[in-house]
Order: sequence, then C-alpha cells, then structure tokens
Amino acid sequence: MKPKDQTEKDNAKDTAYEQLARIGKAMAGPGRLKILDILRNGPRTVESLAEEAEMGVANVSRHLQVLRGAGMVDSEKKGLYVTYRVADAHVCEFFSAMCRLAEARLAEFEKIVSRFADGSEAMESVDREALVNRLEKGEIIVIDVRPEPEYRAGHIPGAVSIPAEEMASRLAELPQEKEIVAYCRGPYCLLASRAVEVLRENGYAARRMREGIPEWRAFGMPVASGEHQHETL
Amino acid sequence: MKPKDQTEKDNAKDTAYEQLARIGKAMAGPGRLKILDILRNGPRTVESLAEEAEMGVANVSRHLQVLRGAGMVDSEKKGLYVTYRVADAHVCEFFSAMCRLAEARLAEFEKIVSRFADGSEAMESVDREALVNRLEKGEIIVIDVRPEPEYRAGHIPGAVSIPAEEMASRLAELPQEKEIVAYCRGPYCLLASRAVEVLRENGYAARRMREGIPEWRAFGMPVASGEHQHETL
DNA sequence: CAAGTATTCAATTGATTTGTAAAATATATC
DNA sequence: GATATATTTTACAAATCAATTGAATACTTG
Repeated sequence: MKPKDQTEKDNAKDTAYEQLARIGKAMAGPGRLKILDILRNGPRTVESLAEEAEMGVANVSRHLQVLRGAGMVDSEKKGLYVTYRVADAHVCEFFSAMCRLAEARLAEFEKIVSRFADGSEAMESVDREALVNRLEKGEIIVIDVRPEPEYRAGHIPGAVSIPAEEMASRLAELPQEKEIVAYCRGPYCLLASRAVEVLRENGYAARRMREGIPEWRAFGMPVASGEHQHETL
Repeated sequence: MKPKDQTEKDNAKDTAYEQLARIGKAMAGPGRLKILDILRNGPRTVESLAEEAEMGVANVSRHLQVLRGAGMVDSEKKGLYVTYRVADAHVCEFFSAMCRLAEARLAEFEKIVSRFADGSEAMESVDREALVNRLEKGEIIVIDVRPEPEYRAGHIPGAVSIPAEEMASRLAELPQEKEIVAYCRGPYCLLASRAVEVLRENGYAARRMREGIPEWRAFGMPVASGEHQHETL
C-alpha cells in the first residue's frame, strides 16, 4: 500500500474504470449470467428465476441486487411478487457482444457450443424468412421448448410450446411426417438440443435452430405473445 | 453443496456460462480495465503498461495472464520484451458495448464522464469529416495528448503529439491564434480534459474531442502511424 | 392475524488482489 | 563460455472481497 504521488483523481473510487468494473463484476460468475440469460427471454419473479436457475431464492435475490446495481435489470413490485426484467436494449447488445467474443476467442466455449450441434446443424444460419415461410405453409412444425412463462412472454408466431421437460410425454401431439424445428433461449442454451435428441430417438426428423427469441428480436423478426391457441397440426 | 438431482451437464464446470464468466471476471476490476483501455491504443510491453497504469510490474503481469486467459489479449515475445496487444476487433466491440451500457444506465458513470466535459463540450458529436477538413485547411490544430508510444502506434493524420504531462512546458509550440482540439484515449480518459484545462488557463481557445483513436478507427476514419515530422504550425 | 414472497443478516467458505522476493528467460559483456 | 543485466513470470502470504446458505425480518394480501 504505497501512497505514491498520485493525484486525488487517479486513485479515487469514482473513476470511470471503477464504474465499468461494476458491470464486469456483475458478469463475473456463471450464476448471474444464467439469471440474465433467462431474463432476456422475458420478465420473471424471483421465485420463478430461482426454480429455473436451480438456485436458492435468497441467493437469486442477492444476485439480482448486484445486477440492478450494475444497471442491467429493473424491478417492479406488483402485489406479493417482484418482477425483474432486463433494463433496456443496451443490456442485450452487451450480452451479445460478450457471446460473440467468447465464440471467437475461447476454444472451450466453441467446443461446448458445438457439442450441442447434434450433427446436422445445417439450420445454423438458416434463412429466417424461409423458415417463417415454410412454417406458414405448414411444411414444418416449429416448437418452442423453453419453459412456458418464456413462451408466453414472446415466441415465434405459429410456434407451439412444448417445454423440453415435457417433450418425452407429449410426443403424441406431434405428427411423424413433418419436419420439426426446435428452438430455445439461444445458441448457448441446451434445452433445444435435449429436445431434438428425444425427438430423433423417437423417429422424428428434428433439427435445432441456433437462434433464440432474443436474437430473433434483434434481427427485427416478428414476435408473438400470450397463450397458444390450440389448432390442429 | 447439495447434490440434488441435476444432470451432469448442468453443474459441470464446462457450461457456456462458466466460459462467459471468464470474460466477465477479466472485466471485474478497474485495474484490468485500465490496462485493456491502454492496450486498445496500441501494443505495449509489460513494463510500459505498468508505468502507464501506475501499478507494479508483477501485478500487471498477473492481470495480463487473466486477460489472455479470457482471450482478450495476445502476447508476442521479441528479445527481452513481451509485447501485448488486444486480440481482435471483437474485443474492442465488446469494450464499446460495455461503455455504452455504462453510459446509458449508470448515473455515476455519466456524472464522471460529464465532469470531464469542461463546459463547452459542443465537440461531443462533432462532424468528424468537418474536423479533418478544418485540420487540413490549417484552421485548427489537433493535438494528441496521449503518451508518445500510443501516438506512434496510431494517430489522427496531421495531429501533433504533446503528451498531457508535457503540456505545461510545451505551450510555446502552440500559436495563440488558432483553435486547438485535444483528444486522448476516448470519452472516459482524463488526459484530454487535463490538457484543455491547462490550455484554457493560458488563454488558448481549446476544446476536447470525446472520441479517441479506438473510436476513430471503429468509425472507419484514417489513422496514421509513426513519428511526427516537424513542420511549422 | 395468517400465508406467501422477497430481502436482509450472519457466518462460513472460497477467490482475488497486491506487494515482496525469487525464479526463469534472453541479451550483452568480458 | 561464464557472468552480469534487464525483462517478465511465478511463488508466497496478508488482506480484501465475493458466493452461498439458513434463519430472521419485512412487506403485501386475504
């Protein structure tokens, strides 16, 4: 702890770097990243986040304070529940930039992500317009395998909600003839690859779409919200 | 440490979130952010970084390992010296996204940045083309107040190098009649505002340009490198 | 007041930072 | 070549900071 001859400004607690570090700290653990990733898919209460992220409620609450301290999430109290959501678009852009950096520079990250690729990841940079087109024509079925709250908060128009957890028990709802495309939270979420695995084991022609709703939104694609109205497939 | 009934994948050390957190951790302290910010302005040796950032050499070396572990910097050994540089453009984009987020969402950050504004920050979103134009016509003088190694690594064509430290003692080189525009590492660096302060105290019409060379580059503006050839002002 | 949700508190445990000193690496000198 | 010198990395120890958990507290609704 040498005092040295620094000016007051330089070692003060209120440098720009100190402030930037608040954002860095907020991203410094897997727990908070997971929470933020879930939050990117729609607003959530503390309890539902805790369940989804498989963490204690107290712990999640603590993490959320840190995220709020870094300006990344906002909260709103409605009755008994406190709902958290990502603060604004800058947060999603920042998160994306972080993912792109990881994908470009971290070999381990690349390995983990490509492990989810399941062989035929031709869907990787699928033409989104074409996907929507084929879905509208009824040529394919698109399923949203995220937990239902996220589906309700926003999904690809025409997509069906079948949470990955329930996949195995709801196969009857899906016709064998059509090609099935599954998506989840994004390229780094494992829900869709799990679902595709189950589908393939049961003889379906299933593929995964890398992009999740946050990316879909960022591309300016349409997003529907609310319950699914049951039509025949 | 409850084992719970999680699948192997979920709590493994090799989740995507765990990898992303490496980047977050690398950005979790002001020290490493300062180092990275300096590095954005050009390659540097460990020792010169230590001096610039006012940190111990051993400490800087540690920080650099962490940054390299996060894929953000590369190093190259040349003789006695090890030269570090930012790994690729993704790093700069990520850093910018972080700054934009901070500016949009952290009140304290905003306050610190605007403190450097020095009143007449009309230069804030100056037309860059116009600046180059006026500089070419000799209507203004543009000075680069960063340490010389950074000037040499890349500067605005036609700008003169006068490190902020030497500002006070090199006033004689600057004619009183012309308007002076100073720039440094970017919006969150305090060098330029210090220099402008000194200039104003001595009767100069001086202004600060918010953007630094990293931003200048990102905008696709031309960047010159090498020594300054002494012409008359 | 009772029940349910979220936050705070206290305590343990584990990481990170930083300075000093020593070790490793490369260069130059005798 | 051996030795001295300069740069960088590692090792170690002290201090600081962060994550997690269960218990206690606060807040809101019925």
